[in-house]
Amino acid sequence: MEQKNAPKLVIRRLPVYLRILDNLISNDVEIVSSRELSDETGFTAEQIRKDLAFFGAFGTRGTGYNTSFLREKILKIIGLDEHTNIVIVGAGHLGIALTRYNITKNPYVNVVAVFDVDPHIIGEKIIDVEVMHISRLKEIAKRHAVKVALLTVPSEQAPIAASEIANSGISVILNFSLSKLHVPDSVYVRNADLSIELQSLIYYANSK
Amino acid sequence: MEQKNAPKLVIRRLPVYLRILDNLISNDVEIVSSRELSDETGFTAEQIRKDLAFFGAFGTRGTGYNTSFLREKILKIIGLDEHTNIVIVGAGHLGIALTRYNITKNPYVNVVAVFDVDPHIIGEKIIDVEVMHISRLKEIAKRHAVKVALLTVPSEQAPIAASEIANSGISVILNFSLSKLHVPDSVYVRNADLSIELQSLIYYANSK
DNA sequence: CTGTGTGAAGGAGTTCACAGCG
DNA sequence: CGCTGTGAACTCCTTCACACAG
Repeated sequence: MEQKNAPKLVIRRLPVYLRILDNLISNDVEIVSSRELSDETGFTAEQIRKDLAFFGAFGTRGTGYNTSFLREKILKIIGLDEHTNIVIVGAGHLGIALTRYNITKNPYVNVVAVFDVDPHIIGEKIIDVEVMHISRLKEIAKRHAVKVALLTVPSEQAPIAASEIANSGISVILNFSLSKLHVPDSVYVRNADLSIELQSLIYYANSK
Repeated sequence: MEQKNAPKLVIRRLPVYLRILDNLISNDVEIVSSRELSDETGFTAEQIRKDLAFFGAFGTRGTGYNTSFLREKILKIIGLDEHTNIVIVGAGHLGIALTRYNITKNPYVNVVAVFDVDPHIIGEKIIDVEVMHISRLKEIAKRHAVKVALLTVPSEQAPIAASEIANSGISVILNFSLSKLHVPDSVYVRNADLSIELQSLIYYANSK
């Protein structure tokens, strides 16, 4: 399935297709064309066909794509076909929002636990996920083979939290803090800085 | 200053440079080289020079870039040199997190108000920003010349909220919900779907 | 005759190598 | 001599045009 390394931009679009397929399937739509996917996504139909064709021939000529079949294929490509265990480090508003969001809306990942240092919230539950002290991170990460951590602590605490994460064997961090994280090369960090998103958007708001 | 339309990817990197310059300036660093910016950002030094050179010659050969001068230039390019008024629609955990974050960490934007429909939270304050009923959106947007709205309501309510925003004269929406928003062409929508970010990341987590 | 799959062409963005200026 | 600024080469991605299968 996974051929030579796939184009990064294709990988970023696959979850968009997945989202739409989920919607179509829950509305009992069985077939979708690249043109319809184009209308939903804003990407061109050719691009969508190229993206999918990179991994194989998933469609039927003259007809379109079977929604359930395509969904299964995309799940397998991304690696969401078996549940991915994640943890969230930081039980502030953003951490809580992401926890609830992933529990209720993202069926492909499983939030194993939320970690913090504030004694007032340790032991609480976010829906059915327990908030634990950060000292238990390594134990939990090992037990549940956690691969990904979402880092939502205040920026000042991010470097310490990041080294705890790295030390727990987790290899991928999605960093919502402003800090640059210094971690071993074995850990892959992607920054998801929401104010950078907003600032780049303001450029376009002003050029109207 | 704003020449022909700038490459999108350059615009997305400018706020990253801005963040680093802010840090350097607060540490009284007056000069920075493209090599040092490269170390901080992970982008290549050539790329950084090209990005900046697109808008003009901001550096000094043999020396580097004056941090304050470069900061001013980037602010002007993005349009952050005068404060941008934004609103946040949806006072859930994500809305609160974004409000606090922008108030405390993003000095370039001004959160005018947060809107919701839940009577329990209307009238409350998030730091010093009032939560108001959505019916007041148009009035407030007009009064403060608001250009950008961050949409953080639950997905089911997003379409209605989006039309309220469009109707208030706001022309740019950063959409955190899962819904596809159907708004007039005059309104620019950018989706900031956090679970899509996470799902694409899982692809890389699995290819280790 | 419809809509996928795909080589070829085109365009956008990055890297290279070095000229140019302090 | 150091570091910026920049044409040229290159790589990556997108669009085009059409062959091909149902």
